[in-house]
Amino acid sequence: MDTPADTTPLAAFLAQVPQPEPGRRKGALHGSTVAKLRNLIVTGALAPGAKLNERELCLQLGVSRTPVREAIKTLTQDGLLRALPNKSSVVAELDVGEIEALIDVVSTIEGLAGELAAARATDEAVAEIGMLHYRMMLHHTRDELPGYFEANKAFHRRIVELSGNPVLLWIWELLALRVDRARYSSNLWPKRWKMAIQEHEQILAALTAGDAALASQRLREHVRNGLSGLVAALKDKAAKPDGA
Amino acid sequence: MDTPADTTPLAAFLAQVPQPEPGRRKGALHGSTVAKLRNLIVTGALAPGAKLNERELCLQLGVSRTPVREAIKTLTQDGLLRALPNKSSVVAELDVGEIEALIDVVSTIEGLAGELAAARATDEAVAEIGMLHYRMMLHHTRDELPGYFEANKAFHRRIVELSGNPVLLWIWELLALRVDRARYSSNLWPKRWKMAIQEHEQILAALTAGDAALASQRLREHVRNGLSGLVAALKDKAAKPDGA
DNA sequence: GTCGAATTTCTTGTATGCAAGAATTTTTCG
DNA sequence: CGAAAAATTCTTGCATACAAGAAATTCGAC
Repeated sequence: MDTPADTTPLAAFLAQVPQPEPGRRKGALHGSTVAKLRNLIVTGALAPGAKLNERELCLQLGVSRTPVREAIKTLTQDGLLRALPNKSSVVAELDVGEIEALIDVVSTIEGLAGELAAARATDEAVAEIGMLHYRMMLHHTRDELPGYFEANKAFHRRIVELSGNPVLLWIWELLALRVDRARYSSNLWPKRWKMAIQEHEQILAALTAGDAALASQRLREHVRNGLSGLVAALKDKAAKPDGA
Repeated sequence: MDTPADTTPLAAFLAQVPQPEPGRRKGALHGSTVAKLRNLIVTGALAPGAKLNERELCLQLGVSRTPVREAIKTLTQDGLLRALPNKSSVVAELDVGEIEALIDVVSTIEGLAGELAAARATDEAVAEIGMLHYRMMLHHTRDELPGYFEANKAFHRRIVELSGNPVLLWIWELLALRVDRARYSSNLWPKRWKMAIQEHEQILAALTAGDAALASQRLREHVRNGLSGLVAALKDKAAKPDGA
């Protein structure tokens, strides 16, 4: 009855870390600490609701409290942590309601990105995005989940970048953090992969044609489909706590 | 609730010197420091490009470096400051190109807010927003700029809140920071006031009717108009540095 | 034995100390 | 006198010390 998934959650990841890299330069601790802690949260190594003991994190990450506290503040602002006055910060619960809220916002943001990107798409830019698409397909055929994840994200990110709107990119990055967390949480639904790839092709076609309205609409729907599936998976998971 | 009598002699001695607000509680320094510093930046008291000396800010705000540094980090994340490694952070330049980028994003975000809000608008909620509208008109007739500002912002904010989407509200708050800064920078153009009030009335009507599409469109255009005017004013200001 | 209060321990919030890198000034050489 | 180099000063980045508040534990009363 014991879950075999309990083997290497936190300890394994942290085992790599405690030694601060020898050739370390001065201004690098804050950024790297944020990145490490963020990864712990996004990947779920630090479970939702978990209390963060600063001293413990100092030992585990091999730094003093100052960068740890800064990282906690940063991630709190990003919505990954919740701060309680004079008490330990906790990893934000990933509320299904909030992920549903994400659907409207992310689909709208990416829809706007698609609209702007289509209007600015050069052959070179489209080719680059196409490359990311095929990289994703490659990972799909090989059943390589992490690579698929990464390529998928890069595909979307590149479109937002192509929009040429730095504010849009900034917002998208913030939202992507939450989306990623939700993705990791629901062990994803490989059966959606094929559909996602088809939708990406459609998006690519709209970008190639420079059809802003179409690109916008297809991106909106693609995001909506993906996140809706995600929400469904999470609800399913909530209904029956132990899968299979 | 809290007794101002500090029994520890050392604490009492220290309490006299920098004069922190009398009823100071423990976890309040970070928040208030962020708020103060943010105000200095948004209102332009700290000019774009200005270098921030931490020690100086400590004296000015009456706190130690820790909360100041945290505030700097926070505001850097919000995009109000730029951090340079091992050098003083500087107040972010408010690039007109970036404000133009804001137009598309904010109008889209508020358009979405209007769409969702219209679908959820109760009589009570609409009445409350209407009240904010009339408060704004009142300030308009009295030529009270700060009050007008505040009421205008409250009007928009309430609509976003009414959307019932917490993610949307979060994003909106981030964007509003930059919009406010731009507004303060260009000493605004009171001749747009009348138009803004008319547009608010139209928006209010659409919300009252529960017409999501209309509310969305009107909010989008209202925001676009306002920010476009802002950009024009800033460009104008840039052209002739000392306005008569 | 259980509930509750007091004390101890632990944890966070804030201030300060110390070192590395940048800015500035002084000094020295052409 | 000018310019480059060296030393001084200043500023940030990180670590740590100390106090206020929360949690945990012990002790006592019923």
